Amino acid sequence: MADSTTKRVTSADVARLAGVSRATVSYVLNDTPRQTISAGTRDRVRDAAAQLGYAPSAAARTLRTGRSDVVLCLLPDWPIGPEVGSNLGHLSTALARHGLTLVVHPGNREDRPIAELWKAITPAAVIAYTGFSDAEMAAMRSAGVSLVVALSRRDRGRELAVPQELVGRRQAEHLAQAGHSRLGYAYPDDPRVRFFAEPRLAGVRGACAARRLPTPVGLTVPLDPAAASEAVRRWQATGVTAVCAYNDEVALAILAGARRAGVAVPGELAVMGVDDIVPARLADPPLTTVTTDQAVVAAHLAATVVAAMNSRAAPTLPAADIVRVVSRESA
Amino acid sequence: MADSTTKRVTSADVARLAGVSRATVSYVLNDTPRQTISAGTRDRVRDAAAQLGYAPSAAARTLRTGRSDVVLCLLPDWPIGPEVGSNLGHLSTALARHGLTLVVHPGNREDRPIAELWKAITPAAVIAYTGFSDAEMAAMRSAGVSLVVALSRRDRGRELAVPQELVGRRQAEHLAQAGHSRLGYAYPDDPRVRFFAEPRLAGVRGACAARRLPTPVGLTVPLDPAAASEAVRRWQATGVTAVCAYNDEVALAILAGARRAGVAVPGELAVMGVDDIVPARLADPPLTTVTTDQAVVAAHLAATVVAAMNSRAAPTLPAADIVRVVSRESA
DNA sequence: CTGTTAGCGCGTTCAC
DNA sequence: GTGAACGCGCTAACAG
Repeated sequence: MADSTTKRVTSADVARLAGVSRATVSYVLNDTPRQTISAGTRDRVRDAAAQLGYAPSAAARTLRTGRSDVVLCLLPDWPIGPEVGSNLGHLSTALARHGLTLVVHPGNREDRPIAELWKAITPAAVIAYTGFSDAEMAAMRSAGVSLVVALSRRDRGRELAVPQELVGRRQAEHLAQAGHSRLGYAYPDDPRVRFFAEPRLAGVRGACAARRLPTPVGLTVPLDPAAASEAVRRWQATGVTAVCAYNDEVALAILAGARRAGVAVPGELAVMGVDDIVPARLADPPLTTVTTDQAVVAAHLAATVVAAMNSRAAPTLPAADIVRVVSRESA
Repeated sequence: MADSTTKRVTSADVARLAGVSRATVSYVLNDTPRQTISAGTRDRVRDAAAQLGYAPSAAARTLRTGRSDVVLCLLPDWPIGPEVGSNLGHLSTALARHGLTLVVHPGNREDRPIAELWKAITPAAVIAYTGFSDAEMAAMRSAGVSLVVALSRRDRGRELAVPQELVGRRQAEHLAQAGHSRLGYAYPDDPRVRFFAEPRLAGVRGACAARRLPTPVGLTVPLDPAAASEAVRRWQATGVTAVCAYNDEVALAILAGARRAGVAVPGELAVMGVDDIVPARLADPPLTTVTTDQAVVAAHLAATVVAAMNSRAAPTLPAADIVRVVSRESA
């Protein structure tokens, strides 16, 4: 059993207990290739390590190798929804399977220039929601960060944008199949999330074009019943019968706006969200929405990171059934 | 301007450029007390550092001092809401003001035993939503973690529970002032969040007792309209006219259940949530809820961490106006 | 006062 | 399988 009350256990302690040198401990514990070590010794070392509750110091390891096994995820400074939470959970699990530790930094960039952050942490990879400038990318690369990934459009090097277009496309397809031809698109009010909204709208547009439907009419919908009812009225005036919302919150706002405007959902206006947050299924009417299979995306992200660390090519995302429609009553 | 394309800049580089020794660089950059260094030299060093874009290696510094300036926050394995996100944002900002970096780890404890995590990271402090066992606490302490804080009830050493009772109390007070006397309490379905639910219920109970009202009748409310309507019926049968929900999602479920059961809100049943999530104000009727001033709590948490690192006494949380009722139509 | 020299902390890895 | 040097910043001891 591990002795919990002692000072930090170092590899020297393990070496002493196992009766070997520190080098040997390192070789055994890291399964170093082309170092032949007898099975007996290996066992003694491993036992000793277990007995002492040895965990190598990340600091020392990082110092020596110049690279830590930490993957840094920079959260955007705009309000994040609950999807992000589960997202990160999945990602953490997926990375852990590869021996990597996910660490998330929620700070606005104001707190501390992000440069300081990665110079300090020396992460193996950096994943960010927002894009980096080319200068930032270059700086990070040359500082030893093996992979820089942006989840938004602007990622130059590695392509990795979560299939946002796909999200929009699924929405439009669902609505088109239900017989709607004049679609609306509901933009979020916050300009900071345009990064995500744009590709989704592009997906909707693409689907419309493919089916020779008119271009969707986009409106910005604040998360406020009064303002939303105004948008609803304008859509009605344009002959729009169904709208794709940027996400569930915006969709909920439209529901509230429709209620206020006396417009029946889905009778007079069908509404679709994105994310399938809990309130979506509790809404009136229950909201039809679209979800992304987080586990698959997370696994892919993890695989991409691992590939980059070994400078191998990035895997391709199995785009198949990642985005699914959750059909309820609003559309 | 910083040269972005070079290999990592070390203190030796700065020393060379400034024409001093590495020790001097360290003294200057850390404002080491009882080391007097001429203004001129200080400037040269600082200029050199700025010019090179020098940022000390966290690894080396941690290795040497045995303690990093990272504060590790362990997320619970139960689904986290959006409040948590803003929570962490505030906390990060507050800690940054003290030169500390917040880092969040979302993994379920299954991924990787948490012991490995902090043995590896050597954080200055660990903040967790769930409690630790006494053994875990002891182990962390002796490994150099200066503060272990649990946001739930069980925190032995440092008292720091976010004022959950206060949340419940405010709910009950608001309802009582509105003339309700028979209150209900809506438990979340997920047993993992009982940690948070219990103290809130205790707050409700306390407020009721103080006003000689009957004990609130607690029911578990799944996040599902059908199940929720069943709960609503049972409350009605018991003469309950107002219910405090564990959080907004549960409250939304009650709203959906009431709709289904044909019970008018707030006419026949008043409902209050907690958190003021966006869907709350978009609900039908708009949800009356209770919010906590995250910025204040975050600042307090940060102050507590800093105090502990300097082994000073923890500050007391200004419990005054931290919890506020957001009055809308559901109660 | 001002600033330098030297060794530590801990895991990794090359040469013997 | 081992000895020893290395990576980088901190700080006690010490010299102008």
